[in-house]
Amino acid sequence: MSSPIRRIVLADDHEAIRLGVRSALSVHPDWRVVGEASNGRDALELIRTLQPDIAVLDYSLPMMNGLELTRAIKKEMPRVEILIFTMHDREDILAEVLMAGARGYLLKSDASKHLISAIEALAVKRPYFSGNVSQTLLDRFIEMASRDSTATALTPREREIVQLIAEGRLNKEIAAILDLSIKTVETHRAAAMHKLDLKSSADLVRYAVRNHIIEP
Amino acid sequence: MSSPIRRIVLADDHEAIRLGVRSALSVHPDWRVVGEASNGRDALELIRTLQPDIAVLDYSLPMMNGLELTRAIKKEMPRVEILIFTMHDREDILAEVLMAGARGYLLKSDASKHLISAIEALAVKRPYFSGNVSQTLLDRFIEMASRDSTATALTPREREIVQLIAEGRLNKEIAAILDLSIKTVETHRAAAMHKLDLKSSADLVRYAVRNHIIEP
DNA sequence: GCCGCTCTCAGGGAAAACCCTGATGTGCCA
DNA sequence: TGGCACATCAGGGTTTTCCCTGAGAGCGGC
Repeated sequence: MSSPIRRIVLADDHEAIRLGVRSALSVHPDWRVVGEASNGRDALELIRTLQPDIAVLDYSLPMMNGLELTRAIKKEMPRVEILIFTMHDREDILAEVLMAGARGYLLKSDASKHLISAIEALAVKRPYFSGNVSQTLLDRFIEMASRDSTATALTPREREIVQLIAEGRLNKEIAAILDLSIKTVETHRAAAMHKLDLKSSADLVRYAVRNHIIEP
Repeated sequence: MSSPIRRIVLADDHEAIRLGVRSALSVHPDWRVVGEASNGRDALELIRTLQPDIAVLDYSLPMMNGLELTRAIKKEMPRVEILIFTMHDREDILAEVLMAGARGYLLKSDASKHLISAIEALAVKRPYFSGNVSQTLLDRFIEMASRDSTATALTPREREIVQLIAEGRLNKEIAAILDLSIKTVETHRAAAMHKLDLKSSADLVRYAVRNHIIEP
């Protein structure tokens, strides 16, 4: 009983992580790590060129994060199976990436124990989740998240303004940067804070940090 | 020309990283990874027991971070050479760990290229720094950092108030919580922001997150 | 005992954020 | 073609922050 060759691309900004994954995967005779990238943009290019079976993507990639990258890959090449490899054990991220089309979610802390199982699952088009994240949770998440995704999601303009606020800009500065009236900036700010149920600008900054809109 | 055996302990909360480091070190015949820990407390215990020549420590360890761990190790066992292994390319962290007694500072992104050189350097009691961090910088940092370590450090009261601000409290609320006048709160806030050269409360929140005064 | 640091508080004014309502234009899509 | 989400802007008022100076009390070190 022989399994077909699986071609794998890795994307992670830390060499040490790629080294670890590569060495863990080397135990399997039919798996080939055919390419590595350290940022999302390169990863997309590489995947276009190599057309691998499986892509193992860090969530927090530079240039283009794992989420955006997943969307881009699934849009162009739905055949490619995606395993998100992250240190964040977070439901919001999980929901996002699953809705974007990833079929696996592996915590870095579980890597050496479950990386092999995760790749095996993806190779036969089955989902795989780290630890306590089960299939039933998956269904609930997708349902929940799609139900109120528009309710909680910021519009692009709101997101842009949230970012500038979190970077410490004044409404006046933001108005100048985006060539808007201060009143407009205030409106977007208020709308965003209301949507997200944030009570202070400090809350807003922490939200921006948590959701990788800015770096702390 | 034979070099003596070097006994090494690794501490990192990610298995994937430990795996990577271990495999990178395995190329050297005289190096033995004699122990691994995934948190600071276990690491200290392990180092007490094993008395290795070199400890490779992640900066962001659970239980006891790389900085505290370095201080503890150097206090009890100054003979143990310490390499801080981190993904943060940050001067403040560098200064802290060097003052605590670490002799090496290696970025995870440089791991596969320079890990060997770093261990070699530490084995002969020479400092090692990733990338652009040189010996001259080291001297400047230690001098600088020790010169104005009290100047940039917040007083306990200032720190307490910074925390409350970063948690999204209004001056009025803080005054109520700490049973102070609003004016006093304003004074501490202004003093802290001036000391840290922060220009907006958003900067202050990001500072608090970066320095683990609050969680994002 | 004096010096320096910390913590406390105040006045007063300028600037900014916050909060509310209301309104217009644009583009999408059922 | 009417509804709907989105983006834009305004008036007008309240609250809060920001910024400055000044000052007294306590406390530990030299």
